[in-house]
Amino acid sequence: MNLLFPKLKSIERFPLFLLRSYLVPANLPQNATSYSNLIEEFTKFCYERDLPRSINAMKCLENHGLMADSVAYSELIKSCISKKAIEEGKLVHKHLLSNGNQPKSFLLSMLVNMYVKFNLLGEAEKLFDKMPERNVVTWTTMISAYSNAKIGRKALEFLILMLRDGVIPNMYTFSSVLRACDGMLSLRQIHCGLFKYGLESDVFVRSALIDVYAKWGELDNALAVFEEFVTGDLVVWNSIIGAFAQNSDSDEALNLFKRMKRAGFAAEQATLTSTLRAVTGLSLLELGRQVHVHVVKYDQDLILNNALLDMYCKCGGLDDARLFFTQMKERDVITWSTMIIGLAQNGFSKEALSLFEKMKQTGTKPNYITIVGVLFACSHAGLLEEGWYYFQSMKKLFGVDPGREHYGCMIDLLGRAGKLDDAVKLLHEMNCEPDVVTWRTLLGACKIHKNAEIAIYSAKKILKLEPDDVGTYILLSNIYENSQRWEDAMNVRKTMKERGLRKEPGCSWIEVDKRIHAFIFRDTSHPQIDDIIRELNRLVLKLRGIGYIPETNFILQDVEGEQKEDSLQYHSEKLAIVFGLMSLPRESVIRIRKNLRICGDCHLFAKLVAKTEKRIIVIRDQVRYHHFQDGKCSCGDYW
DNA sequence: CTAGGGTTAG
Repeated sequence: MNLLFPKLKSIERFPLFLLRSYLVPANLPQNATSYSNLIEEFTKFCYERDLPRSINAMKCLENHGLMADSVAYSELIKSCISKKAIEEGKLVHKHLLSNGNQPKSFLLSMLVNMYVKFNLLGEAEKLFDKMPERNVVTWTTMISAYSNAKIGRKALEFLILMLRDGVIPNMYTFSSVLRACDGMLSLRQIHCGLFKYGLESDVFVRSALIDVYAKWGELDNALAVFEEFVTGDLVVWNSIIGAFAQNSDSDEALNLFKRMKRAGFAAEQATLTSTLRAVTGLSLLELGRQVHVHVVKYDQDLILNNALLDMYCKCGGLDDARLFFTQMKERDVITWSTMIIGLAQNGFSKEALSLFEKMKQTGTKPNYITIVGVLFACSHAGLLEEGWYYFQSMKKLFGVDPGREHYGCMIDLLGRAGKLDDAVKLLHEMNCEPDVVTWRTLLGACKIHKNAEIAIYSAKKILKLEPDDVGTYILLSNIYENSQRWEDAMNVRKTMKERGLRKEPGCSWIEVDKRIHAFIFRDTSHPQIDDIIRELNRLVLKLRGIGYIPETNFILQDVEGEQKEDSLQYHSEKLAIVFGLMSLPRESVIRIRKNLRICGDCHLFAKLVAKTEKRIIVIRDQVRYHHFQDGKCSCGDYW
């Protein structure tokens, strides 16, 4: 009887009752009383996702030249993928091709996908090339693989090959290939393709489109895609909110968040994470606390908790941040890095470094960004020796090559110590091209140590890279004027005029009673502006009594370029400080956020106010934090 | 069988 089936390679879809009656038990493995039982066993194990037993049974099948139904194999492949069982997956592949079998094409597609999930792109490609027929799923699997592996060129190439093959792309194809776009040209072409195939309203496609436009900084286009249809999908909302939050348009991100809630959607993890980022960008501590209430529901979400921790760090709520950090049940590199950087930026460098030691003890491996934070802490505290130690041994200790940001910290550290020549030397030794931020760091050191020559040198480099940087033009022209190089100064002003550049007005804001009060230089629209100015004048008079002299000559410091004493007096941060004094209870901290760098005079003013009025003032300017307390600032007068 | 959103940086 066994001879009836000697050449039978595949018994899929063969009625089992027939097998039962014809098969003769021979050489049977354990746990199976006949071939049919063996196949049934195998199938059962596959459906139960019992990987070890399935593989054993599969080996028995192979020994007997038998095959089961394709559906069983698809379950088996899924098991291998979910358990990341690479060796077992390869065995399944071998089994499916054993005895010259030609598996169903969907099984081959699944195998391709399996190799992709195992990060064995080469294997996937080999199998893909050998396939007798490729459908949209097979092509999409490969395209998605290349997109994920950030080999965008290959993904786009495969889309073209697929179209040439006459295969019609679907929404899966598009949402994969969109992420592979390498610029506006390919993105626009793909976007057109969406209309051609009538896929422009698919929510997966739309969220991918929004993300990609946002990635290339095209927020208008991202918003246009978003507004095209009324959105009933939370992920699309999350995409558009994230788009603005990640591109530092926090205002718009918060507006969209409000719109989403009004439209009746409940914020969940990704929504809240983006919203917190927007809140952080605007330094709105009280609003952040309100968001915290919603986060409690997802207190096991690490990403969200990290965003919340960062919010407390960057909004001046450092005590809240410390408390929250100690209470966190789970911490990853980002958690530690966020806290280290938060401490360092707020002027607690020693604490940041000891936290770094603690982090190493817990076995969390520091990454590139952690070390930026550590070096930043060193530079902030003037720890020249420690900084050099970490900088020189980071490769050996943590396996991280020093990058632009690490050099930046070291240039800052040397610059702060007055070793400007060493800083320049290090800048030229960098293993990568210095960027604007690197040059600005050097320029910052020049401002403190009043080195006009290197300042001009770095300013020119900055303007070459960023020809619209108003602050640097003004600074450069001020330096020239101060050195009586009138013609050079005039040329700088002329260039500015030609480029149509105007100084961005200084703007400071403060949260009082859940409202944000913004003060813009020379703007008098605040309802209490008269009271504020009266109080400010009174305060200046009082401070003059104890020796305050408005500093009018910040040639190298005042990037706003205001030289006159009366203009200085009404800088936006001064108005915000006075308003804070007037409207916040005595015990509360005055937290202010400014769009530009704080000027030297306002810095001095804040220190003295903190002393005479016995208040803590925290000002976060464009890049740095200033905690004013008892006549001193956490930045140590270096910024 | 193939596709979507979130966290740390000088």
